[in-house]
Amino acid sequence: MNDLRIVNHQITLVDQVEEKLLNYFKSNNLGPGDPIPKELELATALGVGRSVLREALSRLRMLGLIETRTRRGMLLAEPSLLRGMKRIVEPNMLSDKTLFNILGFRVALEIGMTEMIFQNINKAHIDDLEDIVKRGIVKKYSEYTPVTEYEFHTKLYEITGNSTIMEFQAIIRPVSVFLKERFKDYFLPINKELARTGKLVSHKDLLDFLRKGDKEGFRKGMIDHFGAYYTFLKHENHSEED
Amino acid sequence: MNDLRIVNHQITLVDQVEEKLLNYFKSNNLGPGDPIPKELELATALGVGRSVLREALSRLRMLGLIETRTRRGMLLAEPSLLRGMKRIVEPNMLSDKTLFNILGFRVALEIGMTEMIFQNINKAHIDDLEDIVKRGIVKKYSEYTPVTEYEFHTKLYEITGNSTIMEFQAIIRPVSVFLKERFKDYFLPINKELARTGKLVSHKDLLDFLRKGDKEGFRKGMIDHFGAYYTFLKHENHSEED
DNA sequence: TTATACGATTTGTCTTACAAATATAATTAT
DNA sequence: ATAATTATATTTGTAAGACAAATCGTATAA
Repeated sequence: MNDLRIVNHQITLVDQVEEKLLNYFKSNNLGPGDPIPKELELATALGVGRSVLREALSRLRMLGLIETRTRRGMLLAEPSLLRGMKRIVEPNMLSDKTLFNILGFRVALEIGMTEMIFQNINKAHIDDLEDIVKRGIVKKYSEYTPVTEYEFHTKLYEITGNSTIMEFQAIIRPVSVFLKERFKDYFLPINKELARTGKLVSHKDLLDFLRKGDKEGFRKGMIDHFGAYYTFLKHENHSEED
Repeated sequence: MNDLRIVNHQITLVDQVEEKLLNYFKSNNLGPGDPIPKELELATALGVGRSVLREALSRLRMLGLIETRTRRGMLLAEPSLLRGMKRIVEPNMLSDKTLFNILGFRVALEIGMTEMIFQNINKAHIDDLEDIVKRGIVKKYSEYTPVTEYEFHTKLYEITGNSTIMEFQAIIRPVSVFLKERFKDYFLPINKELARTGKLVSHKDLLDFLRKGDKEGFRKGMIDHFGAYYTFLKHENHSEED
């Protein structure tokens, strides 16, 4: 029955119990708000000790799938999609490959948001962006202050009205910041050159597209705005294939 | 020192220990491959029992952050970004709002991938897509067989060369499938009408853009290909605001 | 009937115990 | 003396028991 033991990298009882719990919820069509049996019942039903059962429950509790109030027992709840991810997005912990992947992910997502942005944008959004851009124009070259850089892009995410996307960007943001700093010798010269030749797409330029309702201009502008990232990722991917 | 107790929704010792462990790894600059102290040391250092410590470790083990081999102790490992998410993307468990958000996320991402696709695409990719498209043209109207529908889009993700994006799409795919089925009364008529008036962008059309190297055509095609989703999401968001 | 107090139940935490696995030390054989 | 084997110790995985804290329900008293 239990020939899982063969596997080398040690599938523990806790792993199995966790999976069985998920299957149990699924096959019984349990969803947010539904109560689940108490610990002792679950433990005996699954034939494991309370400690093992609790370790498995603890995992699901971390994901927000289970809520528990003392004495009243446990309830299923709507889990947080990204709570697990949030804990581990730590540049130190992730390989370069993963960091590059995340950066690529972010760029694709942000450019792909264009349709949604133009579907939802209104005057208040424009005003907010205008304020951010004004406060950002202090440094000479291509660089904004990190805070307005952050605010501008966050606002764009906000305009989509998609809270999952917003949460996602907040989590992966440190990766962009980290890579930009770590590879500044790569990015700074490129952006300076773009600024010198007038090809750099600034936040102000992007805002102008939004104001004019020029969707294609905005999309193109965003792609150019991320130009340095594209060439960076292309280069890094190739250098990894060697 | 520990005034966390004030919070209502019960922050347990396990929650605190989990966070302390993450902080410990971070502040000691520990990363994949580094060994960490044994359970008893950690437990006494944190002033908690082994059971609490183990519940916290179990969570991090689930995310792949910690690997452990009996007797040899525990090592840090590169965590899986999306392993936590994978367990909970279950349409039953998620609210409609979250499901819609995920669908919007997917659409934005897939359209935003255009640049990357055109950066990486080669003859072999085109051939693969051609094969998929050929096998898909069996039904009349706008509908492909689900399997080729899946294969085509998966191939697009694959062309990006970004394994994080690929993993992500594999996880959230059930949501699109689920919504398409659940709201088929909405989607089918729209697609039929588009097909009737010749405005439906098929996989074959998209492939043609790829073959011709027509990036803007492809991007536009993708947007149209997802047209029904956009109007659906727009409609659903508005109806929620009431 | 309402308010208080008591008891029962369930989760949170700690402790102890033991099995399984394996690294290290000790012992034996060549 | 070196290699092979055995024994020992250590560490994680699992189980079980105990108790505190919280709270729900009930019983008792005003």
